[in-house]
Amino acid sequence: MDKNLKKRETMHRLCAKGLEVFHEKGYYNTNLDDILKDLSLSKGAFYHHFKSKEDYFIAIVQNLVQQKVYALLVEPLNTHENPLPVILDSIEKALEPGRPNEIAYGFMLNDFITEFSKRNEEIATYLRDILKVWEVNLVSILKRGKVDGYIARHVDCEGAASYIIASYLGMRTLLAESTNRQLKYNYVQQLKLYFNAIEERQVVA
Amino acid sequence: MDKNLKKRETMHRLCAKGLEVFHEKGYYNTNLDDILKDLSLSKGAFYHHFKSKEDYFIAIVQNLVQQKVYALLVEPLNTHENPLPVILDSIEKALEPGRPNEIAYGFMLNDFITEFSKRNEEIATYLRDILKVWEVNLVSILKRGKVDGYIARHVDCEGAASYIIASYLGMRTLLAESTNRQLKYNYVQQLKLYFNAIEERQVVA
DNA sequence: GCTTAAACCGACCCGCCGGTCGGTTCCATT
DNA sequence: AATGGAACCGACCGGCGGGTCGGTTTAAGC
Repeated sequence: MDKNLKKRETMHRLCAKGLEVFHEKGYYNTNLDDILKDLSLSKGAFYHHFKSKEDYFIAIVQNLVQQKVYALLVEPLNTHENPLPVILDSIEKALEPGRPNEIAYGFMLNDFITEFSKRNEEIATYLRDILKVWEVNLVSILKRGKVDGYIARHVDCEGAASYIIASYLGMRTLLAESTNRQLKYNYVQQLKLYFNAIEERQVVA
Repeated sequence: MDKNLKKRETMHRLCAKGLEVFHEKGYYNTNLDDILKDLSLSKGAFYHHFKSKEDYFIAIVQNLVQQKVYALLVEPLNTHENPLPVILDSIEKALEPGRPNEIAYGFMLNDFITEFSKRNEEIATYLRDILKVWEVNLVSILKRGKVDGYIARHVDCEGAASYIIASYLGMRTLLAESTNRQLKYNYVQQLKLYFNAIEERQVVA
């Protein structure tokens, strides 16, 4: 059963490198040869494992992007603490690439969604669904925060969730290629100010 | 001098239609024939007026996009009133297409910058410069607001400006193709809450 | 060690689209 | 009416890149 291992190994290498290159240069601006050359693989090898470039990308999204976004931005919300610091912390961590040159997974969503919105509605939907999961989890933790007396009663949780997501996505356009640490820091500071505005003044001890 | 008029007329028609189609389908996903067919013009006519597709797009950006963004988001800031309502109002107006199906000019910046960041750094720079002008004007009106006692002293004006821009740009990704009126309304509401957080509590009468 | 199928190779195909170019039409000027 | 140049036409070119396909290598099973 060494063959089976080889297959998984090759597909994994393809996906990892694909994510890297697609993220760096965009999907439509990347040609398969660029990736295959890097991995010393041939067209034949590629089409043995994937039906098409599109199929390949969907596999990458489902196996890598989705998992990482959930791990960084959704799972941390599964707690009963004060929601606002939890959200802030998850976003801060998501913005901070752990190892040097690691990819900020949240950011690539903005790029890919923008790219596919005009080109391929099917893939755009896959990507938007990932955001949607983040959104419903944000809404639900915010609502619980209201019940628990952490968040002001007047706050519209759906509105707040989209607003948080929007600002997070928009940062990508501003950061662009420059890994501007200052900008990231500023963003988190302003988000804190916004959180001040929606938190319950008299915390129910 | 009828020839001169004809030239301007044709170039104007090309730019207007180009903006419409590029915005709808993206620059790289639009081929010139799509545009030329709509206008009943030929390749020859096009290359008589523009050096290249790229040259054409730059003309569109400078003649249409830049002008509109400045008119909607920069010029309104040139006032001595309380900055926060002024900013809010300009953004609200910019989000609201006047005539039905008119383009929200701010939004296209996010799309175009994302598209060109990975493909053509020269054009990306043109586009980012437009944002930059908005940013410096935001910073300056915020700083004046601080002096005039409208904005809390602790506020980082540069940070606030990028944060406002980020949230505005990020909305595009969420709105995508659906002209979701509710989402726009929610966004403005949350922006108001953020503005509450940065305004001076004791307004100097 | 032979068979068989999976894994892989790489030359080739072909549609798409930006750009070219030799020509035609229109119109201001004389 | 003749001229010349601007505006425009549209068939064609050529590179690029996704996808194909016949062939070769590798290794599991017997």
